[in-house]
Amino acid sequence: MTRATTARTLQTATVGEAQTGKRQAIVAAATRVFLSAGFGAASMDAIAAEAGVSKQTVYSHFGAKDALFEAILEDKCRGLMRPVRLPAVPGGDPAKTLGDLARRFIATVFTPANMALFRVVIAESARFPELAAAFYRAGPAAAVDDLAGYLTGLDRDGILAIGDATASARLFFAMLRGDIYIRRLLDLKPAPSAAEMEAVAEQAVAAFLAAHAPG
Amino acid sequence: MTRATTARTLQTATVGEAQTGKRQAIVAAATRVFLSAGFGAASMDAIAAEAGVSKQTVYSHFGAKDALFEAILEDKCRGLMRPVRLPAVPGGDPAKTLGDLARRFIATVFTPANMALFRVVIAESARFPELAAAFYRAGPAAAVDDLAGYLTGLDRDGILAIGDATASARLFFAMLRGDIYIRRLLDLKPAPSAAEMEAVAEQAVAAFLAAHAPG
DNA sequence: GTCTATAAAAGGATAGAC
DNA sequence: GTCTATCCTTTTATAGAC
Repeated sequence: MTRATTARTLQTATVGEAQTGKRQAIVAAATRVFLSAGFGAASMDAIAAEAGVSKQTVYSHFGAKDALFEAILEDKCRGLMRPVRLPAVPGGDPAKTLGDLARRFIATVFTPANMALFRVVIAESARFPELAAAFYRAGPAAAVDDLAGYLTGLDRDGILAIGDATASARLFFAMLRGDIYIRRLLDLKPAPSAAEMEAVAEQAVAAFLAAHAPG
Repeated sequence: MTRATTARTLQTATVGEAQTGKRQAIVAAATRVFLSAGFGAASMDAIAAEAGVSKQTVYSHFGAKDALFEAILEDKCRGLMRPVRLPAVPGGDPAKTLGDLARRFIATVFTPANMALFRVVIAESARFPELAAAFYRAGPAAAVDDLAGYLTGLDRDGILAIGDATASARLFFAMLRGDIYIRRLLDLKPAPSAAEMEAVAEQAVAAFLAAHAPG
Protein backbone atom coordinates (compact mmCIF):
# COMPACT_ATOMS: atom_id res chain seq x y z
CA MET A 1 0.00 0.00 0.00
CA THR A 2 2.78 2.43 -0.80
CA ARG A 3 1.14 3.79 -3.92
CA ALA A 4 0.76 7.54 -3.84
CA THR A 5 -2.72 8.57 -2.84
CA THR A 6 -3.04 10.75 -5.91
CA ALA A 7 -2.78 7.68 -8.08
CA ARG A 8 -5.94 6.20 -6.68
CA THR A 9 -7.75 9.37 -5.76
CA LEU A 10 -10.62 8.60 -8.06
CA GLN A 11 -10.58 4.85 -7.95
CA THR A 12 -13.18 2.68 -6.39
CA ALA A 13 -12.56 1.97 -2.75
CA THR A 14 -10.24 -0.88 -1.99
CA VAL A 15 -11.96 -3.70 -0.20
CA GLY A 16 -11.32 -3.47 3.51
CA GLU A 17 -11.10 0.30 3.75
CA ALA A 18 -13.74 2.19 5.60
CA GLN A 19 -15.59 3.61 2.63
CA THR A 20 -19.10 4.62 1.87
CA GLY A 21 -20.25 5.43 -1.63
CA LYS A 22 -20.16 9.13 -0.92
CA ARG A 23 -16.84 9.78 -2.54
CA GLN A 24 -18.03 8.21 -5.74
CA ALA A 25 -21.25 10.19 -5.54
CA ILE A 26 -19.23 13.38 -5.24
CA VAL A 27 -17.08 12.45 -8.21
CA ALA A 28 -20.11 11.66 -10.35
CA ALA A 29 -21.91 14.83 -9.32
CA ALA A 30 -18.87 17.05 -9.81
CA THR A 31 -18.31 15.56 -13.25
CA ARG A 32 -21.84 16.41 -14.30
CA VAL A 33 -21.80 19.91 -12.83
CA PHE A 34 -18.35 20.90 -14.07
CA LEU A 35 -18.91 19.56 -17.58
CA SER A 36 -22.24 21.28 -18.00
CA ALA A 37 -21.59 24.57 -16.20
CA GLY A 38 -17.84 25.07 -16.45
CA PHE A 39 -15.49 25.81 -13.59
CA GLY A 40 -16.66 29.29 -12.69
CA ALA A 41 -20.40 28.76 -12.86
CA ALA A 42 -20.21 25.46 -10.99
CA SER A 43 -20.70 26.05 -7.28
CA MET A 44 -19.63 23.77 -4.50
CA ASP A 45 -23.17 24.03 -3.15
CA ALA A 46 -24.54 22.72 -6.43
CA ILE A 47 -22.07 19.83 -6.45
CA ALA A 48 -22.89 18.90 -2.87
CA ALA A 49 -26.60 19.06 -3.56
CA GLU A 50 -26.26 16.98 -6.73
CA ALA A 51 -24.28 14.38 -4.78
CA GLY A 52 -26.80 14.34 -1.94
CA VAL A 53 -24.06 15.24 0.51
CA SER A 54 -23.16 18.20 2.68
CA LYS A 55 -20.72 20.74 1.40
CA GLN A 56 -18.29 20.00 4.22
CA THR A 57 -18.09 16.39 3.07
CA VAL A 58 -16.98 17.56 -0.34
CA TYR A 59 -14.27 19.69 1.27
CA SER A 60 -13.19 16.82 3.52
CA HIS A 61 -12.52 14.68 0.48
CA PHE A 62 -11.02 17.14 -1.95
CA GLY A 63 -9.86 20.16 0.00
CA ALA A 64 -10.68 22.90 -2.46
CA LYS A 65 -12.62 23.60 -5.62
CA ASP A 66 -9.46 23.81 -7.76
CA ALA A 67 -8.27 20.41 -6.58
CA LEU A 68 -11.64 18.81 -7.16
CA PHE A 69 -11.82 20.25 -10.66
CA GLU A 70 -8.36 19.09 -11.63
CA ALA A 71 -8.77 15.63 -10.14
CA ILE A 72 -12.07 15.08 -11.91
CA LEU A 73 -11.08 16.37 -15.30
CA GLU A 74 -7.61 14.87 -15.49
CA ASP A 75 -9.20 11.54 -14.74
CA LYS A 76 -11.72 12.08 -17.52
CA CYS A 77 -8.88 12.82 -19.93
CA ARG A 78 -7.27 9.46 -19.30
CA GLY A 79 -10.00 7.48 -20.98
CA LEU A 80 -10.37 9.81 -23.95
CA MET A 81 -8.96 7.72 -26.77
CA ARG A 82 -9.56 4.24 -25.45
CA PRO A 83 -11.95 3.22 -28.26
CA VAL A 84 -9.63 4.69 -30.88
CA ARG A 85 -6.38 3.11 -29.76
CA LEU A 86 -7.08 -0.32 -31.12
CA PRO A 87 -4.02 -1.67 -32.89
CA ALA A 88 -3.93 -0.97 -36.61
CA VAL A 89 -3.13 -4.29 -38.28
CA PRO A 90 0.01 -3.87 -40.40
CA GLY A 91 -0.99 -6.40 -43.02
CA GLY A 92 -4.46 -5.47 -44.21
CA ASP A 93 -5.85 -3.12 -46.82
CA PRO A 94 -4.80 0.47 -45.98
CA ALA A 95 -8.09 1.91 -47.23
CA LYS A 96 -10.03 -0.37 -44.93
CA THR A 97 -7.70 0.12 -41.98
CA LEU A 98 -7.78 3.90 -42.33
CA GLY A 99 -11.54 3.83 -42.83
CA ASP A 100 -12.05 1.81 -39.67
CA LEU A 101 -9.79 4.14 -37.73
CA ALA A 102 -11.66 7.12 -39.15
CA ARG A 103 -15.04 5.78 -38.10
CA ARG A 104 -13.83 4.93 -34.61
CA PHE A 105 -12.26 8.34 -34.25
CA ILE A 106 -15.35 10.26 -35.35
CA ALA A 107 -17.70 8.13 -33.30
CA THR A 108 -15.58 8.73 -30.21
CA VAL A 109 -14.53 12.34 -30.51
CA PHE A 110 -17.90 13.86 -31.37
CA THR A 111 -19.61 12.31 -28.37
CA PRO A 112 -21.46 14.89 -26.24
CA ALA A 113 -19.37 13.92 -23.23
CA ASN A 114 -16.08 14.38 -25.05
CA MET A 115 -17.13 17.67 -26.58
CA ALA A 116 -18.22 18.97 -23.19
CA LEU A 117 -14.88 17.96 -21.73
CA PHE A 118 -13.01 19.67 -24.52
CA ARG A 119 -15.05 22.87 -24.11
CA VAL A 120 -14.30 23.08 -20.41
CA VAL A 121 -10.62 22.29 -20.84
CA ILE A 122 -10.33 25.02 -23.48
CA ALA A 123 -12.19 27.51 -21.32
CA GLU A 124 -9.88 26.88 -18.37
CA SER A 125 -6.64 26.38 -20.29
CA ALA A 126 -5.21 29.62 -18.88
CA ARG A 127 -6.04 28.74 -15.29
CA PHE A 128 -5.20 25.01 -15.59
CA PRO A 129 -2.42 24.66 -18.15
CA GLU A 130 -1.47 21.20 -16.93
CA LEU A 131 -4.97 20.00 -17.54
CA ALA A 132 -4.80 21.30 -21.10
CA ALA A 133 -1.52 19.48 -21.62
CA ALA A 134 -2.93 16.27 -20.16
CA PHE A 135 -5.91 16.48 -22.49
CA TYR A 136 -3.71 16.96 -25.53
CA ARG A 137 -1.36 14.13 -24.62
CA ALA A 138 -4.10 11.63 -23.88
CA GLY A 139 -6.26 12.66 -26.82
CA PRO A 140 -4.98 14.18 -30.07
CA ALA A 141 -1.30 13.39 -29.48
CA ALA A 142 -1.91 9.75 -28.64
CA ALA A 143 -4.00 9.25 -31.75
CA VAL A 144 -1.35 10.92 -33.91
CA ASP A 145 1.45 8.81 -32.46
CA ASP A 146 -0.39 5.57 -33.13
CA LEU A 147 -1.23 6.50 -36.69
CA ALA A 148 2.27 7.81 -37.40
CA GLY A 149 3.67 4.42 -36.46
CA TYR A 150 1.29 2.67 -38.82
CA LEU A 151 2.06 5.11 -41.64
CA THR A 152 5.78 4.61 -41.23
CA GLY A 153 5.25 0.92 -41.92
CA LEU A 154 3.23 1.67 -45.04
CA ASP A 155 5.96 3.96 -46.28
CA ARG A 156 8.66 1.38 -45.67
CA ASP A 157 6.69 -1.18 -47.64
CA GLY A 158 6.18 1.23 -50.51
CA ILE A 159 2.41 1.21 -50.13
CA LEU A 160 2.13 4.92 -49.46
CA ALA A 161 4.59 7.78 -49.94
CA ILE A 162 4.83 9.37 -46.51
CA GLY A 163 7.26 12.21 -46.04
CA ASP A 164 6.81 13.19 -42.41
CA ALA A 165 4.71 10.54 -40.67
CA THR A 166 3.65 12.81 -37.83
CA ALA A 167 2.65 15.60 -40.21
CA SER A 168 0.64 13.16 -42.32
CA ALA A 169 -1.07 11.69 -39.28
CA ARG A 170 -2.03 15.17 -38.11
CA LEU A 171 -3.39 15.94 -41.54
CA PHE A 172 -5.53 12.82 -41.45
CA PHE A 173 -7.17 13.66 -38.15
CA ALA A 174 -7.57 17.29 -39.17
CA MET A 175 -9.57 16.14 -42.19
CA LEU A 176 -11.68 13.92 -39.96
CA ARG A 177 -12.50 16.75 -37.59
CA GLY A 178 -13.42 18.90 -40.51
CA ASP A 179 -15.92 21.68 -40.19
CA ILE A 180 -18.14 19.64 -37.91
CA TYR A 181 -15.65 20.00 -35.10
CA ILE A 182 -16.09 23.77 -35.07
CA ARG A 183 -19.85 23.52 -35.08
CA ARG A 184 -19.79 20.95 -32.32
CA LEU A 185 -17.47 23.10 -30.21
CA LEU A 186 -19.85 26.01 -30.65
CA ASP A 187 -22.77 23.78 -29.73
CA LEU A 188 -24.48 24.59 -33.02
CA LYS A 189 -24.93 21.01 -34.11
CA PRO A 190 -25.75 17.65 -32.51
CA ALA A 191 -23.44 14.68 -32.87
CA PRO A 192 -23.20 13.59 -36.51
CA SER A 193 -25.47 10.87 -37.78
CA ALA A 194 -24.12 7.57 -39.07
CA ALA A 195 -24.51 8.83 -42.63
CA GLU A 196 -22.59 12.03 -41.90
CA MET A 197 -19.85 10.11 -40.17
CA GLU A 198 -19.55 7.80 -43.15
CA ALA A 199 -19.40 10.68 -45.62
CA VAL A 200 -16.67 12.49 -43.69
CA ALA A 201 -14.66 9.29 -43.25
CA GLU A 202 -14.83 8.42 -46.93
CA GLN A 203 -13.94 11.93 -48.05
CA ALA A 204 -10.97 12.03 -45.72
CA VAL A 205 -9.63 8.58 -46.57
CA ALA A 206 -9.95 9.20 -50.30
CA ALA A 207 -8.19 12.57 -50.04
CA PHE A 208 -5.48 11.14 -47.82
CA LEU A 209 -4.75 8.23 -50.12
CA ALA A 210 -4.69 10.50 -53.18
CA ALA A 211 -2.29 12.86 -51.45
CA HIS A 212 0.06 10.03 -50.48
CA ALA A 213 -0.08 7.83 -53.54
CA PRO A 214 3.35 6.34 -54.33
CA GLY A 215 5.25 6.92 -57.55
CA MET B 1 -31.90 59.40 -36.99
CA THR B 2 -34.34 56.54 -36.99
CA ARG B 3 -31.68 53.85 -36.92
CA ALA B 4 -32.17 51.44 -34.06
CA THR B 5 -29.83 52.18 -31.22
CA THR B 6 -28.61 48.62 -31.18
CA ALA B 7 -27.27 49.07 -34.68
CA ARG B 8 -24.83 51.75 -33.61
CA THR B 9 -24.24 50.68 -30.05
CA LEU B 10 -20.55 50.19 -30.56
CA GLN B 11 -19.89 52.75 -33.24
CA THR B 12 -17.90 55.91 -32.79
CA ALA B 13 -19.98 58.86 -31.69
CA THR B 14 -21.74 60.70 -34.47
CA VAL B 15 -20.47 64.24 -34.85
CA GLY B 16 -22.77 66.62 -33.03
CA GLU B 17 -23.87 64.22 -30.31
CA ALA B 18 -22.86 64.92 -26.79
CA GLN B 19 -20.22 62.26 -26.36
CA THR B 20 -17.08 61.85 -24.36
CA GLY B 21 -14.57 59.12 -25.02
CA LYS B 22 -15.77 57.13 -22.04
CA ARG B 23 -17.98 54.80 -23.98
CA GLN B 24 -15.10 53.84 -26.19
CA ALA B 25 -12.87 53.42 -23.16
CA ILE B 26 -15.41 51.03 -21.67
CA VAL B 27 -15.63 49.06 -24.89
CA ALA B 28 -11.85 48.75 -25.12
CA ALA B 29 -11.50 47.79 -21.48
CA ALA B 30 -14.33 45.27 -21.58
CA THR B 31 -12.85 43.67 -24.68
CA ARG B 32 -9.53 43.19 -22.98
CA VAL B 33 -11.00 41.88 -19.74
CA PHE B 34 -13.57 39.54 -21.29
CA LEU B 35 -11.12 38.07 -23.79
CA SER B 36 -8.46 37.40 -21.20
CA ALA B 37 -10.58 36.31 -18.24
CA GLY B 38 -13.77 34.96 -19.82
CA PHE B 39 -17.30 35.94 -18.90
CA GLY B 40 -17.48 34.53 -15.40
CA ALA B 41 -14.11 35.63 -14.09
CA ALA B 42 -14.44 39.11 -15.55
CA SER B 43 -15.94 41.47 -12.98
CA MET B 44 -17.67 44.72 -13.70
CA ASP B 45 -15.35 46.32 -11.16
CA ALA B 46 -12.32 45.19 -13.13
CA ILE B 47 -13.80 46.54 -16.36
CA ALA B 48 -14.62 49.89 -14.79
CA ALA B 49 -11.16 50.15 -13.27
CA GLU B 50 -9.49 49.20 -16.56
CA ALA B 51 -11.54 51.86 -18.33
CA GLY B 52 -10.75 54.48 -15.70
CA VAL B 53 -14.45 54.98 -15.08
CA SER B 54 -16.88 54.36 -12.27
CA LYS B 55 -18.90 51.20 -12.29
CA GLN B 56 -22.16 53.10 -12.50
CA THR B 57 -21.00 54.66 -15.76
CA VAL B 58 -20.58 51.21 -17.22
CA TYR B 59 -24.10 50.29 -16.14
CA SER B 60 -25.48 53.57 -17.52
CA HIS B 61 -24.15 52.69 -20.94
CA PHE B 62 -24.78 48.97 -21.15
CA GLY B 63 -27.37 48.08 -18.54
CA ALA B 64 -26.07 44.70 -17.46
CA LYS B 65 -23.06 42.42 -17.70
CA ASP B 66 -24.78 40.06 -20.13
CA ALA B 67 -25.64 42.89 -22.49
CA LEU B 68 -22.12 44.31 -22.37
CA PHE B 69 -20.63 40.91 -23.07
CA GLU B 70 -22.85 40.20 -26.03
CA ALA B 71 -22.47 43.66 -27.53
CA ILE B 72 -18.69 43.54 -27.28
CA LEU B 73 -18.20 40.05 -28.58
CA GLU B 74 -20.72 40.11 -31.40
CA ASP B 75 -19.00 43.24 -32.63
CA LYS B 76 -15.64 41.49 -32.49
CA CYS B 77 -17.05 38.65 -34.56
CA ARG B 78 -17.99 40.98 -37.38
CA GLY B 79 -14.41 41.73 -38.34
CA LEU B 80 -13.19 38.15 -38.05
CA MET B 81 -12.59 37.23 -41.67
CA ARG B 82 -11.93 40.65 -43.17
CA PRO B 83 -8.32 39.88 -44.20
CA VAL B 84 -9.35 36.53 -45.63
CA ARG B 85 -12.29 37.65 -47.73
CA LEU B 86 -10.26 39.16 -50.55
CA PRO B 87 -11.71 38.13 -53.90
CA ALA B 88 -10.16 35.01 -55.36
CA VAL B 89 -9.30 35.84 -58.94
CA PRO B 90 -11.06 33.37 -61.26
CA GLY B 91 -8.38 33.44 -63.94
CA GLY B 92 -5.08 32.73 -62.23
CA ASP B 93 -3.19 29.61 -61.26
CA PRO B 94 -5.27 27.57 -58.77
CA ALA B 95 -2.22 26.45 -56.82
CA LYS B 96 -1.15 30.03 -56.31
CA THR B 97 -4.66 31.28 -55.55
CA LEU B 98 -5.26 28.53 -53.01
CA GLY B 99 -1.81 29.05 -51.53
CA ASP B 100 -2.44 32.76 -51.08
CA LEU B 101 -5.81 32.07 -49.50
CA ALA B 102 -4.21 29.49 -47.24
CA ARG B 103 -1.54 31.88 -46.01
CA ARG B 104 -4.05 34.67 -45.40
CA PHE B 105 -6.32 32.27 -43.54
CA ILE B 106 -3.60 30.90 -41.28
CA ALA B 107 -2.10 34.30 -40.59
CA THR B 108 -5.52 35.61 -39.59
CA VAL B 109 -7.07 32.74 -37.69
CA PHE B 110 -4.13 31.86 -35.44
CA THR B 111 -3.78 35.41 -34.15
CA PRO B 112 -3.81 35.60 -30.34
CA ALA B 113 -6.81 37.92 -30.46
CA ASN B 114 -8.83 35.59 -32.66
CA MET B 115 -7.92 32.52 -30.62
CA ALA B 116 -8.90 34.32 -27.42
CA LEU B 117 -12.22 35.29 -28.97
CA PHE B 118 -12.86 31.72 -30.09
CA ARG B 119 -12.04 30.35 -26.64
CA VAL B 120 -14.47 32.66 -24.93
CA VAL B 121 -17.24 32.06 -27.46
CA ILE B 122 -16.82 28.29 -27.03
CA ALA B 123 -16.82 28.57 -23.26
CA GLU B 124 -20.06 30.58 -23.29
CA SER B 125 -21.79 28.83 -26.16
CA ALA B 126 -24.38 27.34 -23.83
CA ARG B 127 -25.22 30.66 -22.18
CA PHE B 128 -24.95 32.74 -25.38
CA PRO B 129 -26.00 30.54 -28.30
CA GLU B 130 -26.65 33.52 -30.56
CA LEU B 131 -23.10 34.67 -30.07
CA ALA B 132 -21.83 31.24 -31.08
CA ALA B 133 -23.98 31.36 -34.21
CA ALA B 134 -22.76 34.86 -35.06
CA PHE B 135 -19.17 33.72 -34.69
CA TYR B 136 -19.68 30.76 -36.99
CA ARG B 137 -21.49 32.77 -39.63
CA ALA B 138 -18.96 35.60 -39.71
CA GLY B 139 -15.94 33.30 -39.48
CA PRO B 140 -15.81 29.71 -40.70
CA ALA B 141 -19.05 29.83 -42.72
CA ALA B 142 -18.12 33.00 -44.56
CA ALA B 143 -14.74 31.60 -45.52
CA VAL B 144 -16.33 28.37 -46.74
CA ASP B 145 -18.94 30.19 -48.82
CA ASP B 146 -16.32 32.29 -50.58
CA LEU B 147 -14.11 29.33 -51.38
CA ALA B 148 -17.04 27.17 -52.49
CA GLY B 149 -17.93 29.80 -55.07
CA TYR B 150 -14.39 29.82 -56.39
CA LEU B 151 -14.23 26.01 -56.50
CA THR B 152 -17.48 25.83 -58.42
CA GLY B 153 -15.86 27.93 -61.13
CA LEU B 154 -12.81 25.66 -61.26
CA ASP B 155 -15.07 22.64 -61.59
CA ARG B 156 -17.08 24.23 -64.40
CA ASP B 157 -13.88 24.98 -66.30
CA GLY B 158 -12.60 21.43 -65.83
CA ILE B 159 -9.58 22.55 -63.84
CA LEU B 160 -10.51 20.59 -60.72
CA ALA B 161 -13.00 17.80 -60.13
CA ILE B 162 -15.19 19.10 -57.35
CA GLY B 163 -18.12 17.02 -56.25
CA ASP B 164 -19.70 19.01 -53.46
CA ALA B 165 -18.15 22.48 -53.43
CA THR B 166 -19.13 23.20 -49.83
CA ALA B 167 -17.76 19.86 -48.61
CA SER B 168 -14.50 20.46 -50.48
CA ALA B 169 -14.16 23.98 -49.12
CA ARG B 170 -14.69 22.69 -45.61
CA LEU B 171 -12.05 20.04 -46.18
CA PHE B 172 -9.60 22.67 -47.33
CA PHE B 173 -9.99 24.82 -44.23
CA ALA B 174 -9.95 21.76 -42.00
CA MET B 175 -6.55 20.82 -43.43
CA LEU B 176 -5.33 24.37 -42.83
CA ARG B 177 -6.40 24.33 -39.20
CA GLY B 178 -4.68 21.03 -38.76
CA ASP B 179 -3.35 19.95 -35.44
CA ILE B 180 -2.08 23.42 -34.63
CA TYR B 181 -5.63 24.61 -34.10
CA ILE B 182 -6.10 22.21 -31.22
CA ARG B 183 -2.84 23.19 -29.58
CA ARG B 184 -3.65 26.87 -30.01
CA LEU B 185 -7.10 26.40 -28.49
CA LEU B 186 -5.53 24.66 -25.52
CA ASP B 187 -2.98 27.47 -25.23
CA LEU B 188 -0.13 24.97 -25.55
CA LYS B 189 1.56 26.70 -28.45
CA PRO B 190 2.23 30.27 -29.61
CA ALA B 191 1.09 31.49 -32.99
CA PRO B 192 2.87 29.58 -35.77
CA SER B 193 6.04 31.02 -37.29
CA ALA B 194 6.23 32.01 -40.92
CA ALA B 195 7.98 28.74 -41.70
CA GLU B 196 5.30 26.68 -39.97
CA MET B 197 2.56 28.57 -41.76
CA GLU B 198 4.24 27.95 -45.07
CA ALA B 199 4.66 24.24 -44.39
CA VAL B 200 1.01 23.78 -43.42
CA ALA B 201 -0.18 25.79 -46.41
CA GLU B 202 1.92 23.80 -48.85
CA GLN B 203 0.91 20.45 -47.37
CA ALA B 204 -2.76 21.39 -47.51
CA VAL B 205 -2.72 22.80 -51.03
CA ALA B 206 -0.81 19.80 -52.36
CA ALA B 207 -3.17 17.34 -50.70
CA PHE B 208 -6.22 19.28 -51.84
CA LEU B 209 -5.08 19.43 -55.46
CA ALA B 210 -4.17 15.74 -55.46
CA ALA B 211 -7.57 14.85 -54.04
CA HIS B 212 -9.41 16.91 -56.66
CA ALA B 213 -7.31 16.25 -59.75
CA PRO B 214 -9.53 15.91 -62.83
CA GLY B 215 -9.68 12.84 -64.99
C1' DG C 1 -23.49 61.84 -17.44
C1' DT C 2 -20.67 60.76 -13.78
C1' DC C 3 -19.36 59.79 -9.21
C1' DT C 4 -19.46 57.78 -4.17
C1' DA C 5 -21.74 54.81 -1.27
C1' DT C 6 -24.57 50.99 -0.36
C1' DA C 7 -27.71 47.31 -0.82
C1' DA C 8 -28.47 42.38 -1.62
C1' DA C 9 -27.06 38.01 -2.88
C1' DA C 10 -23.93 34.22 -3.96
C1' DG C 11 -20.20 31.49 -3.18
C1' DG C 12 -15.71 29.50 -1.20
C1' DA C 13 -14.20 27.90 2.93
C1' DT C 14 -14.27 26.75 8.04
C1' DA C 15 -15.93 25.72 13.12
C1' DG C 16 -17.75 22.70 16.08
C1' DA C 17 -21.04 19.00 17.38
C1' DC C 18 -22.02 14.11 16.78
C1' DG D 1 -16.69 10.86 8.32
C1' DT D 2 -20.59 13.62 8.18
C1' DC D 3 -23.72 17.28 9.14
C1' DT D 4 -25.56 22.10 10.46
C1' DA D 5 -24.53 26.67 10.96
C1' DT D 6 -21.65 30.46 10.08
C1' DC D 7 -17.89 33.61 8.45
C1' DC D 8 -16.16 36.59 5.09
C1' DT D 9 -15.05 37.97 0.62
C1' DT D 10 -16.48 39.00 -3.96
C1' DT D 11 -19.72 40.66 -7.15
C1' DT D 12 -23.89 42.31 -9.53
C1' DA D 13 -26.73 46.02 -9.38
C1' DT D 14 -28.91 50.30 -7.60
C1' DA D 15 -29.65 54.99 -4.82
C1' DG D 16 -28.84 59.49 -4.50
C1' DA D 17 -25.80 63.67 -4.83
C1' DC D 18 -23.56 66.83 -8.18
